[in-house]
Amino acid sequence: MSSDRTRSAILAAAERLYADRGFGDVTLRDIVAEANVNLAAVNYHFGSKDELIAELFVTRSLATNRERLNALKLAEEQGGGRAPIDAILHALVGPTLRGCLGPDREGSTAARFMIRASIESVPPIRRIKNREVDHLRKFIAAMRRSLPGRDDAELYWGLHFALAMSHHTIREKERLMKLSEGQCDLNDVDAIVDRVVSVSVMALTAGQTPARKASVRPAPPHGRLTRQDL
Amino acid sequence: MSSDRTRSAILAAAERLYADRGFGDVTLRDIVAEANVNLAAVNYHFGSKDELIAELFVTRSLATNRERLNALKLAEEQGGGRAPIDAILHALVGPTLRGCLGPDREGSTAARFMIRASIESVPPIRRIKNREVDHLRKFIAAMRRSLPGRDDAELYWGLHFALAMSHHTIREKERLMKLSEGQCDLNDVDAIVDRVVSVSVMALTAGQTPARKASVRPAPPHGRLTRQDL
DNA sequence: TTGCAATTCAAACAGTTGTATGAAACTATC
DNA sequence: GATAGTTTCATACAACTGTTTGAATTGCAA
Repeated sequence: MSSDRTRSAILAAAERLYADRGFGDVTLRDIVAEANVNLAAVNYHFGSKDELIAELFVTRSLATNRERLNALKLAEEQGGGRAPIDAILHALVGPTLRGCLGPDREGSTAARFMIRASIESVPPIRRIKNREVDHLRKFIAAMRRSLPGRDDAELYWGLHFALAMSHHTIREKERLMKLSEGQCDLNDVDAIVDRVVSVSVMALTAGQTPARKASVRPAPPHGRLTRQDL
Repeated sequence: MSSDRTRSAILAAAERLYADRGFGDVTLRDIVAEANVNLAAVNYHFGSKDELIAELFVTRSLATNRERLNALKLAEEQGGGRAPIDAILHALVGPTLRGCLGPDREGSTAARFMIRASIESVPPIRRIKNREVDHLRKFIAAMRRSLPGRDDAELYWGLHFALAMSHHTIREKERLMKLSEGQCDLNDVDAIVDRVVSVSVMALTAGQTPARKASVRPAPPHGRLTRQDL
């Protein structure tokens, strides 16, 4: 069908333009010009501008969520149903950070689009993000299995802070580079992931006795950086 | 002058409407209707819509920055020119968190406006935020004095994460409450500040030997919560 | 009171936006 | 090759936006 060509041309052009210039000042006319299609094609294929944006965002975030859950599942299988806390946090923040940062991703339209979506927060995207709670609950459940002694509130705060650090790093990437005058290496994504995870683990395990801590979080797997390695 | 009455009526109405409904769907006509003034008054008194928004935001964030610097100065004076790291972080995140969260602030227009400004990120506000770097450098300098052994990059990351946690808590307050089903107490602002500070301190002092750690951060002042207290 | 400046006002302007329309072009099936 | 269904197209629409204009009004000083 020729219809698919138009549809995907619109999607590609829209993602590119939104990534470059933000949602605020990209109009449907900009998009159809970039895609070399007719203005009416957007409403024909997507119904409305908001539904176009929603489709773009859903596609990308479904991919991230899938990646997250796969990593979580793998970690739990390896741990016999009880994944180490740092592996859980890795599964949570790794895909997002790897998707949005890193030198090779500099030219990636998808990555820059997701950064925009994280910064600007336009209505159709906000609506989708609000449904993300169920997804996060799966990580809370895994954390509960991993740290059975902790209060639930502590787990929520730990997950909250992990997301805070990763999202804020994506969102304020430029400012951190400017502030630190290049001393913070924003290209070494693995190091950033490890850093976020290790701080989150500290937040989650603070106040536990070392003995208990050791029993709950037996050993750092996959050679990930932990507090002792810093 | 009657001109001041109009000016401040516009400011008050704008802040209220932006706080309630966001920048996205509040027009100048909404504002002048709420303020009971003529449409042209906005451009007469402020020049443009963006300058109105900028004035609102500058006023509020200048107040926060003043509060921050006062707290920092006080902490450094008390420490003889070298403030304890947790006092520095308190000075950094305390004013923002106290300004935007808390039960008594629920009805505060200013607080809700600043939350909006944190969530939506509209051009005039973004421009102002980008000039905030100089302000943050003062905190980096204080942190360098407080933790003379640490790499600068570590200090930048620590400050970055502290801001990440406080801003994300403000921004995602509702979602955290929904996710945790009320188990995270978003009304106890002091506890939140302490929590953010203590995690930031852990991030900044991780990897240091306990001996060194103790010498650098001698004692928890003002009865603030530290890691051991959690 | 007179005069002058500052302020307010109703009205219009100029531009942009997302969406709808109905005819035209295309595609595939019979 | 006629037909039915899908897709494209140029164009118009209707609404809304921030801003400007020029006259009316107000407040204050001389």
